[in-house]
Amino acid sequence: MPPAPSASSRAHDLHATASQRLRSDGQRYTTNRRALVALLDTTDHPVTIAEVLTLRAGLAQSSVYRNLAVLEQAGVVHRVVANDEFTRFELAQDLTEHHHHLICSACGAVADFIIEPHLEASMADAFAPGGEQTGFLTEHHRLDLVGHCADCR
Amino acid sequence: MPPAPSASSRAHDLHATASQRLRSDGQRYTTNRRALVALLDTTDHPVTIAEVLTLRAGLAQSSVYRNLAVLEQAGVVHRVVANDEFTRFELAQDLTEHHHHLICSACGAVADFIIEPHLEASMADAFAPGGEQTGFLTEHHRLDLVGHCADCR
DNA sequence: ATGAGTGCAAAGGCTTTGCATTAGG
DNA sequence: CCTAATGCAAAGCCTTTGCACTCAT
Repeated sequence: MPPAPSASSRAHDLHATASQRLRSDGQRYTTNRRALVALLDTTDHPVTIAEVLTLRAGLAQSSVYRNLAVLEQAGVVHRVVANDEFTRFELAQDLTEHHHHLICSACGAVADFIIEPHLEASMADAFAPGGEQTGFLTEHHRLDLVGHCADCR
Repeated sequence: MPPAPSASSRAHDLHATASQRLRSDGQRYTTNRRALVALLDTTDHPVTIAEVLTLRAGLAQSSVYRNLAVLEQAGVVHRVVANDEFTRFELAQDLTEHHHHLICSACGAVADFIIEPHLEASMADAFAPGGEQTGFLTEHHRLDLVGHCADCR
């Protein structure tokens, strides 16, 4: 495995990639969209719309919804569905690192975590064929652990 | 592994268990609640509220929401979060068979499926310790495959 | 100049709640 | 009997949409 890129080079790649994917989708990489991508790059967990509005006061709520939808369509961000009523967003996993989620069933908090590579590989092997048997074409898998976070134990 | 129980004995166990869990929670096993459990026992996928109202016309919408919440609290049913805006419910997996979900990213459909026992075991082994490292207490894991169903391929 | 993007406000749609009535134990 | 459960309707809340204005190309 190559060493992790530095923060600055990763940020450069990130915005360059985001811009490119939006262009391919006929969309512009505007100031607001860049701000959203930059924000998602700073967090270690998927963020809710409310968090976005708090962390980046000044963004219009409707623009946040619309831009996250555009970014999702372009494959830059990914919609995360947890246990509560709030939709969360994170950077697409091919822009970060493939990971999974710890979901607190008490407070709804979501944190990222990574599993051992060999288990990840086992799952990758097992799932594609499993899906095909039923006429289902697998795009990706979603593995979450549901339990209680440190604050709610 | 013991042979699967017959449908009738399983139904008996199911309702007896449901009743018992509700009692433990200070709740009654009413006609409507029994109807919900019976309905969930007939499906091979988690059902939305809309499906419940269609399949069991006559149940009041608010009662369905309230009773599913009560049944969830008592550990009889389980809330399933997929990719769309609809909440789905299924029987708790200790009343059925541990399984996973195929989620169609196009139409939102959810189907049940089962993975190989050895992989299931690998995951069970890997997850509990992985969670503890971060102060997270794992209750259960959630593994879904997201892709396109036969109708949407 | 010209269409995409933005912000504000209003509308939508799933879900929850209030309250009077009914039924379970 | 007496409390919990039910049904209907209204309210809540996250999310989406309409529309006029602004900005980038």
